[in-house]
Amino acid sequence: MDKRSISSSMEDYLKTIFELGETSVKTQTLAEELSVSSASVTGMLKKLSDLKLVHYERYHGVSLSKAGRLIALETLRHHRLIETYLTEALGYSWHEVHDEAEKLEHHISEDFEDRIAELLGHPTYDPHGDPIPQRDGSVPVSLGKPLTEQHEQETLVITRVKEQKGDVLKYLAEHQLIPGSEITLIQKAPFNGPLTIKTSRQTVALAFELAKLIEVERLAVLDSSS
Amino acid sequence: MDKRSISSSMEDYLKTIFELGETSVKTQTLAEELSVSSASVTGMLKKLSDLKLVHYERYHGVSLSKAGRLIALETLRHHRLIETYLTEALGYSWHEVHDEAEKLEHHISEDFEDRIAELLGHPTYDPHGDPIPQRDGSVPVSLGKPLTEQHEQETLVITRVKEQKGDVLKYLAEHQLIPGSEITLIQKAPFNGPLTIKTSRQTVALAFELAKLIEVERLAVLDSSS
DNA sequence: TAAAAAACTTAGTCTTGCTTAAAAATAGTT
DNA sequence: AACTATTTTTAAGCAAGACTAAGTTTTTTA
Ligand SMILES: [Mn+2]
Ligand SMILES: [Mn+2]
Ligand SMILES: [Mn+2]
Ligand SMILES: [Mn+2]
Repeated sequence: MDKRSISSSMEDYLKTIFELGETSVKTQTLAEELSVSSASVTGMLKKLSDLKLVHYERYHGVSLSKAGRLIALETLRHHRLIETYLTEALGYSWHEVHDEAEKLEHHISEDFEDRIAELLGHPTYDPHGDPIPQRDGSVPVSLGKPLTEQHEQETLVITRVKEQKGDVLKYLAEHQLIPGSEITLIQKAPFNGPLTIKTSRQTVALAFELAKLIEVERLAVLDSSS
Repeated sequence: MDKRSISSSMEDYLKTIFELGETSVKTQTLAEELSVSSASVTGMLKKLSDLKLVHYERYHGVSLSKAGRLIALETLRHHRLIETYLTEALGYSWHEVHDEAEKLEHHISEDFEDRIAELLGHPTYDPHGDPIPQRDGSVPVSLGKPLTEQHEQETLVITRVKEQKGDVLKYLAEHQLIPGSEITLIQKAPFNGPLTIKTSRQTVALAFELAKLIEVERLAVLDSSS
């Protein structure tokens, strides 16, 4: 319960479990995501379990407890608010914010959090379209669906880009593939092949795996609701 | 030499040695300032000495090496830029910034440092009047002298308040005793007794020890130089 | 100047978070 | 169902940075 006894490391574990897990998360998956050994993960899971922050059954994966979920959301809120702030207030590009936020998320005070949230007008989405958990623990909904699930010839708006790597994000931004951009899906090659997309400026081909990370909404839906 | 191998703890030790020491700093002084045991200090000094960041002679105190001084200045620059930024950009009061800066100073990137410095117009003093070390390692001069060394009836401008404690700073601010304020030294009680000061709004009595932490310049000097 | 006091260092532990290597459990395959 | 491959856990240990208790060195004082 005492927030002050949660280390940066624990926060990263809880946040990562949240991000990975609709359902229960496997040791190895966590290990890869956090770049530590499986043995390290097992050790940390035991500790988090003792603190009642996760439900952990040996050999069968983890999931977050109520208390653990709150800490995960709090950390994620810090991360995404910081990303938004760095972009809006300090002129960072969206591909530069992740690493800075990954460190700062553990070290800002609640006061700092409140101040930048206020200054940004209590934003609900970060520069990548990721929902920013709110102070009450609620998480804004994401209505978008992966670009790979859309039909050809559809005109779409990008709502979210689920990618962290700076170089990929930089590439996408150079081609206007950022939240808010309007695009048309020209062609989907069969057998999970590349997708051809028309942006306001040009036509781009995207690998299936990358396109899967881009979430979009149908333009018509947006228009009728506004 | 490799900045990446310097821990937060080391940065705090180096910064504190810099702040305490014109000359060599004693183990116990450091221990008190950092709120750790003397044994911990000895242990860390040995490590810093191995890394050539300090000159350390057993039983005879430490001082910074060239390399150690650079790290101390870098950390202090972070600290004071952050304090300034929190005040100017996020609306913090000057008594709230220290604790936040104490943590963040170790976790911001050089890019972040540059961006806030730029945004603030490359400031030379922080909200307390402390000089902000510059990127090239130079430190702006402080011309002020302690209030306790001034003559009665002198009209003065506060240039610096060398106090960290939030409650004291809050009190001082409530009485306009902040850098930039014009004051008159009405009376100095003998035997290091309290000082009576007139501000723009009222007359205040300050304990000698507190007044010693307030640095001022003579108003005439300021006028002639402007 | 020698004893007492104060300051400092050494020695031995603890905690946190990580590692590798070995053992155990689960999952997959014939 | 038994054997093998994979995953996970246990065991042992390292590095930081802190602590307490005990031993040294320096400083003070009588
Ligand atoms: Mn992190
Ligand atoms: Mn994001
Ligand atoms: Mn610090
Ligand atoms: Mn300051």
